[in-house]
Amino acid sequence: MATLKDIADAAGVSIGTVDRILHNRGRFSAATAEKVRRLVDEMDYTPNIHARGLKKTGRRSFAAVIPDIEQDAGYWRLVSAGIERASRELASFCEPVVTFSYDQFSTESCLSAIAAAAGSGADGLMIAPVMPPEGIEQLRKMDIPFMFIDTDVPGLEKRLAFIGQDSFQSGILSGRLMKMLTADSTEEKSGPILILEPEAANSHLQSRADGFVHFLSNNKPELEFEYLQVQTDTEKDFHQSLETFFSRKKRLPRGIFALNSSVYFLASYLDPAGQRFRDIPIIGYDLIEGREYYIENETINFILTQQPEEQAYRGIMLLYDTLVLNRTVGRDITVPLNIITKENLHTFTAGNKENNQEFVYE
Amino acid sequence: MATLKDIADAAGVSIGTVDRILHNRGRFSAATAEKVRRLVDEMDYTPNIHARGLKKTGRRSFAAVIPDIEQDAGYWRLVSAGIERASRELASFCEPVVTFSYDQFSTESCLSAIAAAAGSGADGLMIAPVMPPEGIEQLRKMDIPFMFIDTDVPGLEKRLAFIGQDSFQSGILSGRLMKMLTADSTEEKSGPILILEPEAANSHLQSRADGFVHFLSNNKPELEFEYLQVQTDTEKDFHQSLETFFSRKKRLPRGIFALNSSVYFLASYLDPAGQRFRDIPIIGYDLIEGREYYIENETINFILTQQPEEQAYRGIMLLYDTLVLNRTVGRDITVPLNIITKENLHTFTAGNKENNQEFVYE
DNA sequence: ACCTTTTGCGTTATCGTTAACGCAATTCTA
DNA sequence: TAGAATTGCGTTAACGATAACGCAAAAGGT
Repeated sequence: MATLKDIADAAGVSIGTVDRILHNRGRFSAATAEKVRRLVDEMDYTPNIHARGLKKTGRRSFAAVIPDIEQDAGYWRLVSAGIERASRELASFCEPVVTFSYDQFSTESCLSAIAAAAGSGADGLMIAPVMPPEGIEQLRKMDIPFMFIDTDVPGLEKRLAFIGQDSFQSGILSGRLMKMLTADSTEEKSGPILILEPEAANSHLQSRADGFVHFLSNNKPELEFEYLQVQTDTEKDFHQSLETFFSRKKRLPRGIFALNSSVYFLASYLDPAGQRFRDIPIIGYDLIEGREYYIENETINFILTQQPEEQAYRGIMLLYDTLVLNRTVGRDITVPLNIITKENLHTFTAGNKENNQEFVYE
Repeated sequence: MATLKDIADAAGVSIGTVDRILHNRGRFSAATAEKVRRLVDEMDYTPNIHARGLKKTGRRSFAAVIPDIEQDAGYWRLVSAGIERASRELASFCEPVVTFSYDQFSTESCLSAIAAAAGSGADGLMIAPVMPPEGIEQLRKMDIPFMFIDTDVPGLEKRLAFIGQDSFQSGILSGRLMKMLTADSTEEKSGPILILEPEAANSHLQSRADGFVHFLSNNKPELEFEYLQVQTDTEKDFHQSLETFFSRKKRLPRGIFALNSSVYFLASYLDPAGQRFRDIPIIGYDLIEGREYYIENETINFILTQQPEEQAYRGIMLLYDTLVLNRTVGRDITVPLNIITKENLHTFTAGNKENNQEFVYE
């Protein structure tokens, strides 16, 4: 590998000059610059990441802004785990990542968390914004760079990237799976497809629902849909919402689509009820630790997920790559939409063990 | 973050001593050792990965042993791409990874490729072994560490890890999907499930078939199975095999399961034929660049994949982590079994853009 | 013509870890 | 007990990139 010194020798100048040229910090002649840049190209020079990282050790710090860890049935706990993992891995060369959490049902809370994070001295922010348009102005005024996970806010100058999923498309995918699950027309099942809408659903969840309905109305027009607003604050509230609903209904739904991880609350309601709800196809979102049981016993047929742990991990790593190592990062990563069912469940949960890396000395 | 110097100061010794103790390379007293180790624990010392990497720059080299890049309809090309990506990323601190390829239908060829790789001066090997039991002895005698991808050979002293999928389980998953795809019993479809077996199928592919049949005979006992041996050397040979088969048959198969990426050859045979083969559910393996068309137009209903590019990338990185950075790595990573269908296809292919990272200078 | 900037470049200390080297003090050997 | 070997430790030069600093020579200003 060519080093700065190799380039310098080849160009007949010192490493200081080469460095100044590559970083464009003045004090060099156009002629030398041209020669150096040509040599950098020819000799295929790539900065040594370790040398760069070493020099910049311990000077940067990042902060994350996400909803409260208890909200969304544990979804944000996974995000938090990803942040933790990245933080540990970067421990040698960054301050620990500080997380600012907020109440996802309050725009004000979100904005003040962002303000707090921005004022914390961090060099970069990872934000999961549940952000109505009015909030944008505050972001526009911020002077530190940030990236978004989960939900995007495009068109901001300091925005580095977005890592998230295509919500509408994920709804479409759910629709496809639901079509398959309801293909069995031997039994007489005529109920509607039930869509469980968390209260205060964000545009995200709305897109999922839209994609779902869009696919099915095009591909299985005979289906009817019914929306049910549910309380997702606690498991008990959620069960209450369902109890009310099912006690009024004579017809069982033909299938149920839960827009987020509240699908596990649904499962914990239906599963103990036994025979009555057996065979209702259920599709929902997110793999929550400790809730795998309901996938294993097929109460839940399909879970879709964007691997939030991984997503958050990569968000922090992106900040590091961009701000510390000065890599340019391809913007707007669309994360894979994973389909999880009983048979591949364990390949998504067991894999986490791989990260139990420890340093050894020799 | 605590550094070696912090530990040394706290212990009242020099960094040289601390280093010798942590690396266990003699010349220290038991008392000092105990004190230092206690302090390392207390002060939560973690070696700075960049400093370590910098010091060890450019000394290690790795080699990969995989089947010929043209075999398996492009599968190994993906593996190769993953190796390349890792190699690029490690360029600052390792020699470029050298790949030794072999003919997957010849054990001898495989063993001699391994021998060549082992003799190439590499410090570690990543091997994709298509390896009958007799070959194992040669591996046992090797004196450099190695890891396996794709297929495992357990019980060897120098074996560092295995990264691959659970083949049987992936067959089970295929079975589940096939059950769903054949749930629609309105039309009279009574043909058997056709399983396409590549000639010289390894134990890997056999397990997939076994899992598939296992699931379906338990969960849909009325299904019949029919195995068809196919030539997978070239697309033309493959089409020939199919032509012979279909010209003899009056009944169309109820579904087709291809054990590997030859599913695309199947698709290129069936798709132009138009109406006749429409609506036969097809499940196969691996996402091959340039062949996505057949998933998009739903000739192929489901593709399963273990993301071979990612798998190979992580294999090389594992060698680096283990042998250069002295991290211990959790053994035997089971990679996620991804289910790909028209609706999430693009999230698996577009994601590669994210890796177009380039260095910038300031 | 003299003084001040600016330009163009080289030199150097630094980041934390590694491992070779050196040097006493102690222990062992003949 | 002299000489050799071993033990316990400190010192130091890398690894490559970065950026502060210094210093000539050239350009600009009066």
